[in-house]
Amino acid sequence: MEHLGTHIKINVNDNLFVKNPDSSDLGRRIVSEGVMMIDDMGLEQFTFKKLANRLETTESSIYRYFENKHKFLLYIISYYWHCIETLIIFNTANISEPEKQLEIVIDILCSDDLFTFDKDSLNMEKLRKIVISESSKSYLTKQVEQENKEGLYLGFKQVCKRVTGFLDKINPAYPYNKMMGTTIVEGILHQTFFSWHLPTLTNRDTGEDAVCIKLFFYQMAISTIKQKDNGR
Amino acid sequence: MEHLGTHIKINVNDNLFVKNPDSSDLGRRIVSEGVMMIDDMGLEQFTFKKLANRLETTESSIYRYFENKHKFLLYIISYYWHCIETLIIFNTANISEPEKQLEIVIDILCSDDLFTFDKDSLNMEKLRKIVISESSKSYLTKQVEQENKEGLYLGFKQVCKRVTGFLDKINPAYPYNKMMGTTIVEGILHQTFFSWHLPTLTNRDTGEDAVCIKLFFYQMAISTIKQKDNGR
DNA sequence: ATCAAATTAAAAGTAATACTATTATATCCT
DNA sequence: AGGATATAATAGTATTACTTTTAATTTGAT
Repeated sequence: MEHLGTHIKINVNDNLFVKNPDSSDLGRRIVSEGVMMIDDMGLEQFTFKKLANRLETTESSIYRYFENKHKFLLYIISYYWHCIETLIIFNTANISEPEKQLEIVIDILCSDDLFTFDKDSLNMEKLRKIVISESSKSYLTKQVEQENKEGLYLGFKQVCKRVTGFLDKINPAYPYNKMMGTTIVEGILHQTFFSWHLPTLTNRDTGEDAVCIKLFFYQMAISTIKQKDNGR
Repeated sequence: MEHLGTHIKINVNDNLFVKNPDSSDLGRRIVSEGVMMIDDMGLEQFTFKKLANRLETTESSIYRYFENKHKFLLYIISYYWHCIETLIIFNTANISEPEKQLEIVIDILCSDDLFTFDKDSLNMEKLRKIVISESSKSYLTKQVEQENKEGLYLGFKQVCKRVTGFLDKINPAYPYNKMMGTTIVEGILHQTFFSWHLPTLTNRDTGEDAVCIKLFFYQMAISTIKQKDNGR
């Protein structure tokens, strides 16, 4: 996976934090250590109290940055998707064939290679593990519609939109490119989770799971949207 | 959707409860009222205390039936999948063409019609809403592998297996039928959730969502697994 | 360099959650 | 009728998810 160096700045929606954690040392430590801890113990076991202890600070200091644990989750997930979108833009920019662009996106979504945006900051491998294991919880809540209005899911939605955009270039006549786009993005996450924890639900190649998941979704997308008469 | 009448008995894994809620009036009321409340207020707001108040009983009486809220969720979701499996078995039994069988399964998974297993008991429409909105949380936890070993996800896994079985009949040579099976089952749930709450992520037909989701997944499955050379 | 403003630390407090435990009463079974 | 089991009533605990207050420290603007 590409290294984009230290010069790329990822901006998430302002509504995701009380005070921008990127504006101070404590803020950045909250985010990076928070990612470690959620990956370690899972979202339900993670608390601001435990994080405060680890950072030798106090709960109330953390509450200065994030309204609550849920917003913290939304923040780091949003950050992840903005990174992914940046990678997509960079890696597909000079490609003319949309099939190739689709392949690159799927490749990015399946990749577990580390890629760094700001030196020493977030551990992207752990962040990806969190996204795979916890991100559904970010919108599976009674407040989805409110949070959607506030733009808290923009990162994810923009990535889905990019995928849908490539599909539209491959076959603008296929009527379900949005559903296909989200099915690819979400499906890759879920199949990856299954390959880790519930392998009887997936097919595994010998060796690396990513290869098989990649191929599956790429062929699925191409076969479906290029098929004459699909979508009636 | 078919009515299977009152004579069908759904059995879930014993590990999902402390005392079988089907064995007493209080137990059945816990389950049926619990379903109502989770649908109303969402899983996070739902507590055994609130349920006890509603039923004019006590928390400790509920703990006699279910170890905790998570196990309660697993129980009702498992119940749902066992119902779905029963419907699949009944409705595909006399069908010879596997394509038609696949269509029927997808139809069942997309249907929001009420179907009743035991009179006056569970509200299946609300249970389906819970499955769509909360079921991912049942396995997105640090204890997945342990709970899987205990058989707590069998209902879901058996439905996936049925779908995969039909795909295998359509094209036994396609190597990713398991992934396709779970992608269909999970994808239908997620796309339905999106159509309800995040509609910019889906395509909507005029009128009913189910029609479009049905068609999308059926065509996707058929196009992909019948395509020569897919899966290398 | 200084003063005000903002930030963090320290400490305490609250309401709710997710349980566990104890005892008493009612019901069911043989 | 006697013993087991189920439920009700009550109380209690540890933890979570915060909020509040005050004091000490840092920062930044003139």
